[in-house]
Amino acid sequence: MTRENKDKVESCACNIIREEVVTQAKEYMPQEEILVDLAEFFKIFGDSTRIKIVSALFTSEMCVCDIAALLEMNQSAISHQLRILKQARLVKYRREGKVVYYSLDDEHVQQIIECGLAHIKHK
Amino acid sequence: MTRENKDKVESCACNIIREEVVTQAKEYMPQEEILVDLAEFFKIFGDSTRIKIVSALFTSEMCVCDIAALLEMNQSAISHQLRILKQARLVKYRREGKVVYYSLDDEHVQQIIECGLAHIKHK
DNA sequence: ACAACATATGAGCAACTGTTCATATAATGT
DNA sequence: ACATTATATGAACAGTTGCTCATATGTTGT
Repeated sequence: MTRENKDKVESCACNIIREEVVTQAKEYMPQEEILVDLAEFFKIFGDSTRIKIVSALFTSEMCVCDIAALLEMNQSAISHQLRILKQARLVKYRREGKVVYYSLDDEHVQQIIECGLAHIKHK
Repeated sequence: MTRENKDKVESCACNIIREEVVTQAKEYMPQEEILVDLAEFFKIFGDSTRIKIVSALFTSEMCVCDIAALLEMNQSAISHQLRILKQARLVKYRREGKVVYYSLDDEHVQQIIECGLAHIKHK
């Protein structure tokens, strides 16, 4: 028995098997907050409605009604999702009278989508 | 009034404002199934525990216990998440006696994480 | 001021998700 | 065979999510 129980982390019932690997990983990992933000960011893309909206906006800016028609969903659902995309700063909007046009607001979005597509098509 | 009601899509109460934009987007968008798969793929990264696991595995392969200790979570939670990552083919494992070592199983993972990090740090 | 229309938003609900707990499975050493 | 240890897994539960419905807000034309 090479390790005492006092060394194990409270919330895990197991003993650490290779401590140097754990401490090394702890050192090199981005800090907690960044990883939480990162998950929060990917969560935005983790819904097919939002992916479709973003995907549609690659072609052109569009108003809420047009997106709703395109995706065959009701206006309210689209509006709710656009709010989430707006809060995440992935889309921006401009008002023209009664109509609100949405468009992409991030140079990384296309890159990330394509990155994801590369994975999908590969496996 | 330029458009008849019969042209509007059933599930949207609004009229289509710019039909050519809608049909063009419909044409250029990846097909439904691919976008659904893509959302499914990003959903995997949309959880901080899974992001942390993946991030930890960048440094080295690790066993379940070590990951649990590193993240200060219990073994069961990690095991459940590893199953999801395994099913998504993002991690692979090898058994060595009682211990199961997990490691990354996709060349795109690092690229996607870094893509996300670029966005996080920029805004 | 009012009707018409595009969009936004709160409440409610059904479905989904992530964790915990208890327990099962698998491998090892005695 | 049995105890020990590492991992996996099913059930249960709380929290979250995405949609719908009803309604509010904002803009335009009359």
